[in-house]
Amino acid sequence: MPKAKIPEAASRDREATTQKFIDAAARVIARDGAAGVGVNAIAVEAGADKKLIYRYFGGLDALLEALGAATGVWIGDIPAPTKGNYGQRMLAAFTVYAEKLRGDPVLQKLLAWELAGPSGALSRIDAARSRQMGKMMHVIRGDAVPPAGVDAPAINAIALAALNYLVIRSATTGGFAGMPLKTEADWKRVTTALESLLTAAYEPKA
Amino acid sequence: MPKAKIPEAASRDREATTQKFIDAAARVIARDGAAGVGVNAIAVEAGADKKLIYRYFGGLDALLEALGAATGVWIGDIPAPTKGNYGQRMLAAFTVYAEKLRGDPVLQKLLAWELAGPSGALSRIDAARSRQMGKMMHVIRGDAVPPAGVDAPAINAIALAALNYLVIRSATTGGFAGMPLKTEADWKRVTTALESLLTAAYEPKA
DNA sequence: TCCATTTGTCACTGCTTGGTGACATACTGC
DNA sequence: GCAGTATGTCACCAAGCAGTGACAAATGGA
Repeated sequence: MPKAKIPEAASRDREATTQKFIDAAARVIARDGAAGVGVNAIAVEAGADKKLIYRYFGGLDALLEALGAATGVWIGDIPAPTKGNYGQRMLAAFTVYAEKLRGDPVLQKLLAWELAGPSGALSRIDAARSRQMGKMMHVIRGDAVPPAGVDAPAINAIALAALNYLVIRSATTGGFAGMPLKTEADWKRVTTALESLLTAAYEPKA
Repeated sequence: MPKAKIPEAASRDREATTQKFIDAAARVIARDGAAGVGVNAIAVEAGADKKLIYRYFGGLDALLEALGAATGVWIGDIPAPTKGNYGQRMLAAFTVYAEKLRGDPVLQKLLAWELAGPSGALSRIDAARSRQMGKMMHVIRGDAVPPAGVDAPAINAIALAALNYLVIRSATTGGFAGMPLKTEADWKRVTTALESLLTAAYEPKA
């Protein structure tokens, strides 16, 4: 009769273990939301000892920071359109952004988490994401310029804010303000409405 | 020498005590955010015994539900405009809504909290708020109708979503996507941009 | 006046949490 | 071979948590 306790070899590979923690953190967040996050839960999910979180990352904050750094919409994810005027390029980028965000539950949770309050590690990640977003806008914009008299930063902020909020609500409530947000058709309505808003706002003055 | 321990009479008034708990919960949420919420913290803040939370409310969830029911933007808070077309009325209502939301940190925290995930009590409150919002839209709308071919629910959802998100971000980050959201002038930019978006989208087709 | 009920207080349990020290085991250079 | 170090395991601590039972004090009705 062999021993019942099988230590299962225990990979003994620092790099792989750190990655296991990051993946586990993502799973925990995706499953239990921000509330369930903690060293104990993540260690159990990773199948490793929580002590290693402190040894390899320095603490939970740094682990979450690593997760945040690996999660997001980055330059390259969104192909920079080279055709069309300013409004059309922005709209194209926003559509792709919404698509990607909609398929990434972990990113959604992180986004929602950041809204709950400034929590050390997350806010640094958020700052990084903000900078990245700014760069992206710059790349997407290219040589196109918004029509005169239009407050492009404000309008873009409104569009992105609406997308962020609606995607999160879609995941939690499945709708917002009487607008259902479940099916693909629902989202088609949203993007169509956004398109009509942006094209109207960004069309050159007659 | 009188006793150092002054029991301070202890009001012995159930109604007043329950109210003390609700107020204390609001203060805790406003101060520490969702993370700091708990029976112990609220009881200390209220200056009453946590046991009474269980006796009078049945538990923390019910207390938060009572708080949520008392916190929100309700019919009557927003004067129903009687002039103007559909788009103008909506815009007027949204502006008032944003103003009120911006001045209510507790409501902001509850809003952000609801985004973090379905958490029992809060979600029921959220449902109530949703219904209320629908009613409000109906009252505001009055006899005005949106122009044909315009998906009003989608557009209104986008506008409200953007406002919710930007107000929350204003409180936590002080800005979003390169758009500062601190001063009154910043918000003027937002409302102006929203106005241009909505009037363009809702103006009758030529 | 006496008794039942309500309101408030306190001490306590059992549990989970973040965090650490002590140890076992495997790897690596000499 | 041997020593030193990196990796992983475990037991444990102090602190905070939600929740409860037992009790004291005030209230109000008979």
